[in-house]
Amino acid sequence: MKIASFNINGIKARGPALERWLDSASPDLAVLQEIKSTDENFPRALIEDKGYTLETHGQKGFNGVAIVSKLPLEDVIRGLPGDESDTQARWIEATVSTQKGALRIVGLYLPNGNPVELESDGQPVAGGKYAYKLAWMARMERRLQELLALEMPLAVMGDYNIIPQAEDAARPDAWREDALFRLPSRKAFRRIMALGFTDALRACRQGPGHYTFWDYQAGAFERNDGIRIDHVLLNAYAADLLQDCQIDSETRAGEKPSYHVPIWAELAL
DNA sequence: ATGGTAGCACGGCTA
Repeated sequence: MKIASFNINGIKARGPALERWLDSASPDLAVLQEIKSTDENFPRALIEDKGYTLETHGQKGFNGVAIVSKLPLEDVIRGLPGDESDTQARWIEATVSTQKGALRIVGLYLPNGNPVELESDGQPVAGGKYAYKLAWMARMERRLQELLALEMPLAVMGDYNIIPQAEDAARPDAWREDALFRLPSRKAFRRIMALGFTDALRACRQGPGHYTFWDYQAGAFERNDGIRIDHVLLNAYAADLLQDCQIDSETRAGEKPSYHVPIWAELAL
């Protein structure tokens, strides 16, 4: 089973590019981020006419996540549990099954966190974007503990807005104080990894230079001035099934590309 | 320090 993640940055603008990628990569399942659409306005036919089923968790204008799948999606959960007051659409879960077994999938769009606003004592300003990012990651950690307790293969993938290590940025010094790379962000990510996850792309593609995002500005892609912020995390049951993975960098050179590119992993399932 | 680009939606926020 080929599972993938793609931050499409707007379904209304990305229809043709998304179709080209679905046709060429033919993932069995893909989680999408930044659909920037309500559920009602999502152009479902674009997906369903290819034989994919679709589950969306959208909102107007910003954020929004979805799952497209060739297999039926069961037990769908919309929204990261643990805070009823959070209205941002950044999390969706589902289960897919084959003859070989079942897989729980999480698709996530982790908060960016910029601008970083700090009190004089260095603590994030309450109510600010950076405080929201860290609180969201703590809530995510609690939800993942619940999912790990299911003792079944689990893939948690999406746009994490986290540069895990210096080798995951072309110019790490430019990101030192950024919400994507500053120490508290990386610590929160390491806490999640320490629950027992494998970073699939790092396992398959070791070493520097493997990026998933290039800014639209200043010719970042042409200069390969990128960062690796989209990730596929696998629990131990899923990591045992990992056969291959890749970053589909060529989509960034296509017509009207997203600023992110798709990533995928092949599981023996 | 600024401005560089893009999406949604048509003003200003988000990235």
